[in-house]
Amino acid sequence: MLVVAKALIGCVVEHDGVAGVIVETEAYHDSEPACHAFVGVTPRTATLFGPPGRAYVYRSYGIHALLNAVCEPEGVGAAVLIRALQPLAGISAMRARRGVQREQDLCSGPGKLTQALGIDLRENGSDLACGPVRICAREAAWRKPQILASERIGITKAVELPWRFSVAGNPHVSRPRPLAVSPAGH
DNA sequence: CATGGGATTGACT
DNA sequence: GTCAATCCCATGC
Repeated sequence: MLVVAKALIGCVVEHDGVAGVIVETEAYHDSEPACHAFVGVTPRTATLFGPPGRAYVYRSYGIHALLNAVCEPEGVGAAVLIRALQPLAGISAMRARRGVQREQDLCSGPGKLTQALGIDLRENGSDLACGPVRICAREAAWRKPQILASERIGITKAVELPWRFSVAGNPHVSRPRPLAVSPAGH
């Protein structure tokens, strides 16, 4: 799962003709209390315990839809949260949906990028290889991104785990910028 | 059935 | 820096 979180950096997320390159992720696993799957299998977490390669989309704070990629075999509740994208295609559509102009404000947060791509809860459980939301392999220019590991943000439990991964110095990474940072390899 | 708590964002002091 | 918006779902009676 940590390998997937790092491997997704540089991959392309596409929905409805709008796309961006992943520049920030966070990993979650049912063995630690910050993960929704920590409580076991419920109607909400069924997607997390299902087959890998699906989308787990849920509503956060009653307002935002957050996109995850389910990983690990069926029966294990684990996923990678997509936290930020560098806009790649359909940027005018992103601006229209987001209501802001600056490119670095379009997808620099997990709630922002789902709004920019038009992703909502209906995509929960869909196949990321061939569904409405697709994640494709890295492009040549993103073969070896410099990845930093830091602590996850916005959570109250298991805050010490360095399971947030981001592209060093990339302006599309969400706030707050990574603090206690260490290299995470490729 | 009632309650409480978020893997956030944007506006405001 | 503080704070409210808003809804899904897990939990407990």
